[in-house]
Amino acid sequence: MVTVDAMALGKDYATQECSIARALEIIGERWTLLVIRDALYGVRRYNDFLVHLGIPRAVLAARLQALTAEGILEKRRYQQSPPRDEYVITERGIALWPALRSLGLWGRQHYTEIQLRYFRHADCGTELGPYGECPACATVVPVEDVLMEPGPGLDPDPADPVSRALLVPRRLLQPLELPVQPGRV
Amino acid sequence: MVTVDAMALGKDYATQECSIARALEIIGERWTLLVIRDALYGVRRYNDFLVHLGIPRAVLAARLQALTAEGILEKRRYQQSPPRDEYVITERGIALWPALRSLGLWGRQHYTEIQLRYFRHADCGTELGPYGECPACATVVPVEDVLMEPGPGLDPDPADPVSRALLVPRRLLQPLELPVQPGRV
DNA sequence: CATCACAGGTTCGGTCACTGAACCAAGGTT
DNA sequence: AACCTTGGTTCAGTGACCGAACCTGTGATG
Repeated sequence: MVTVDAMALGKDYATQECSIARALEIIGERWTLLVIRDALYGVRRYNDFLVHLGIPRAVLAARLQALTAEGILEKRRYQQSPPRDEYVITERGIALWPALRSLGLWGRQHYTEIQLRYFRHADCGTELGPYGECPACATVVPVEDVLMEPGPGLDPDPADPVSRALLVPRRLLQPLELPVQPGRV
Repeated sequence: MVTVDAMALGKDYATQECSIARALEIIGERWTLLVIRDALYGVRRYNDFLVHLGIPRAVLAARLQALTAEGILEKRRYQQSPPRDEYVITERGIALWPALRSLGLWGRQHYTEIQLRYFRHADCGTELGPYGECPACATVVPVEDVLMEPGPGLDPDPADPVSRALLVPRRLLQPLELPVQPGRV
């Protein structure tokens, strides 16, 4: 049992008067930003986060609860029987897209040889600029209009079903619908 | 003694094919982004990082070494006798400015009531837009032309000398020159 | 009805990173 | 000689993270 207090504290940077430090208190723990990334990609279910991230179950449960408490994810019942909840990213979480985009771009430019994913403006197909803008349309592209496509650096035949589902070009935020397991009718 | 191997591994997200995950393996550990933030603010010396961050000495030493190994900071001798080194941010580290800017903006909009710092285009005084651009000049402002000013939310009389020095409006990257200790001539 | 599968957790022991305090060392100053 | 400054290292204690096992509620299967 984790108390609300222990949750609220987390790892704080008490002496820092800085909005970066405030942000890091919320999303700076291990795995947290990857959970948010997956949520932007359309992942919503506990088990999908689990297999896609390879995160320990207890840590995932703690992160989902903390992010829900912070209003970054929203827990929502999507079926009554059996009762099942999904975690949907909120406006506050979506607002982290530019930061994730910047981080990813930095990682690619400095540490990734081959392009792993393309992010395009769904309306015109143009690849996004460094700030998430469309160079052709000269506008900031809303997150739901960002089209994610696999790049040449991505494993074309990954083991887990979530990675496979993310190989199909798709818009951000679009809920991930996993194909029904083989063996079922 | 920390081996180079243990350093290189750190906490990795082995299963993730993602440039965000690659980035987080480098800069995702506790304190790391705040060290880089301070380096962008012009902090260069071990002791200045120490007092400004309130970070344990061992952790600071490990972070400085890791960031130097990653080419984000550069260790440079600034005086021969006694031998003293400073840690200067490199191009690779400066390239993290947009990501830090985005994170800070998110933190301010969602968790900070009052503005703590202003970032302006030094040439014209206009406050930067969300992507580090100058709305007036319609250009992306180079980091060295960003002017940092204290906002109303900042403690006007902080205890540590580094925070005091950062209260003066100053450009990013400009080396922090601490006033000589009182009692010296 | 008993059993199994599945989603979504909780529990637990071991390990590893972070923490704060103490200690150390090279050089300079008084 | 004693002390100060800078930049560390060492060490014991704590807390976060880890993987594996277990649990629970519900529906499906035989």
